[in-house]
Amino acid sequence: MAKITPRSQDFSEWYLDVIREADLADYAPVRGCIVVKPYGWTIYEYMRDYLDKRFKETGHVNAAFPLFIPMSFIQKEAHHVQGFAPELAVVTHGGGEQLEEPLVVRPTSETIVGYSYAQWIKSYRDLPVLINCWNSVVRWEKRTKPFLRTMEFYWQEGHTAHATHEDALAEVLRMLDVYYAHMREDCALPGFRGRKSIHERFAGAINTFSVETMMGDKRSLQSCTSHDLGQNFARAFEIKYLDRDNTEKYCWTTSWGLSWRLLGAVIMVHGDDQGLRLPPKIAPIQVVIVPIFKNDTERAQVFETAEQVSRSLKAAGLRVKLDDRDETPGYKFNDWEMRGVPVRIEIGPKDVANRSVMVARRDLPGKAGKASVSLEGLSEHIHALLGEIHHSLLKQAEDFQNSNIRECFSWEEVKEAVQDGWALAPLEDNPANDEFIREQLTAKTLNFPLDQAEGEWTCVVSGRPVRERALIGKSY
RNA sequence: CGGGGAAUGGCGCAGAUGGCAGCGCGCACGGUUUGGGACCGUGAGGUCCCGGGUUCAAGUCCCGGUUCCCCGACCA
Repeated sequence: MAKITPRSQDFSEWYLDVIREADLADYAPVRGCIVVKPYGWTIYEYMRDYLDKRFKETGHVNAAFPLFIPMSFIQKEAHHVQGFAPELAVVTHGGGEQLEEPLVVRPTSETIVGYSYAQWIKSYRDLPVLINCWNSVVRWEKRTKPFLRTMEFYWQEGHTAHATHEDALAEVLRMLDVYYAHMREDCALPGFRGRKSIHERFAGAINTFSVETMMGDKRSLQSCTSHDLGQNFARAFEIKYLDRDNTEKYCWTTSWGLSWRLLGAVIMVHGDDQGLRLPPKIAPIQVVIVPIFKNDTERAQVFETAEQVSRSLKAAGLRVKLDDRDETPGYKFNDWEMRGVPVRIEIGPKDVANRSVMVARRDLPGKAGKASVSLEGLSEHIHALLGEIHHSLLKQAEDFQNSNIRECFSWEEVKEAVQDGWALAPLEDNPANDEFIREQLTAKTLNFPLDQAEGEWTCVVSGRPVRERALIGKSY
């Protein structure tokens, strides 16, 4: 019997149980690191492939940069080194000898990319440079959790260089939208695009944007980031180009990243007491077929239909598994629900006789999600159903998110709202205010949503007049 | 890195006062079963987290360390 702690009882235990029982990942023998098992990695691969396609569609190409970065590179940008120093893994020895200059295991690649860009970019004709990298990075984290915060994590990091700040900023926002679309359309995850507060900015950026998503326990997960690096790294690494007017100018650079943390969001947003619920587009198995029979005669009949259904669904481009294991149907139902398979097809003697099958959808529990469907046009039906499940998951998540955010206009209201959700409140973007929020509420400024009504308010912390509101809540 | 909890078979756990390392699930084999986690029988599987110490004897007591979980500080 699988052991999944009820989500309402202990969210954290539930999360870890799901990861174990759904075969997503194991702990590694190294502190803070995980082994991603095939089922978990396959989900990540689908996420990666969808995202990669979107990068290509927006004109980006992939490349690879070294894992090792000379210590001096990290130190070239003042804020950057200050921000990352506490979490660097440093290689001091190689080949049995002490290194002359220590090498940092990349915590992110702005610096070593900057080095190359300085060589590659000579003229305005070389711009923009739009490159993405799929790699892993290492940050010496104090407190880790599978997928959400591991010492080594897989992600992509985009690095671009532009002639003007206007172009760079457009790129930063374009990629934020790419992430947003990926989350909604591929992962059925809602969220809020917004600008991070000055306090929460990436080390070395002049502006950071994020998508903040509400998890099932009402805490926020920063799902991705997109940074306007201004000319900070261009100056540090001499990334310059000769403009039309024959004068040398510094480039404007950007960087943006999304990690396997988003898989953690998929688990925490969609999962339920039965286990994982996967959005169809990233589900390794979209449809599982469970045959039901009492004897060899029935078995033969049922399998004939089941195999036929399997073939036709596969031909229709669906990822299908016919579960022919020697287990009871009930066991298989629970097993696949735990693994989050969006659609289950049950085929028994009655269905064979009726030339129909029972179709159960993972997003609706029990009988509510179960219906008899004719073999005629089954592929089309399932195809449409998967789309419906996607929208249903997105809607459930979005409704949950929206119903747990309160508009607040006073500190008292914020204080109360943050006990059990998020506050949307007028806030002055001042690190002192962020600090106050953290100390008083153990919550933080998530971001200043980009899509917000204009208005004039009074900051809930400082009391000064402000023109925008921030999302405030507890976060991962 | 501070405070709290934990570590015994793949998973979940039990092992007062030190005295043969156990249970449920899972796994293997055989049989009966199969429309919401079937059952019977047989069997395999253990450096009791690691290293020291006390003792005739340590899963159990003492010291040191590691890892995991929770709450903070720090972060994608």
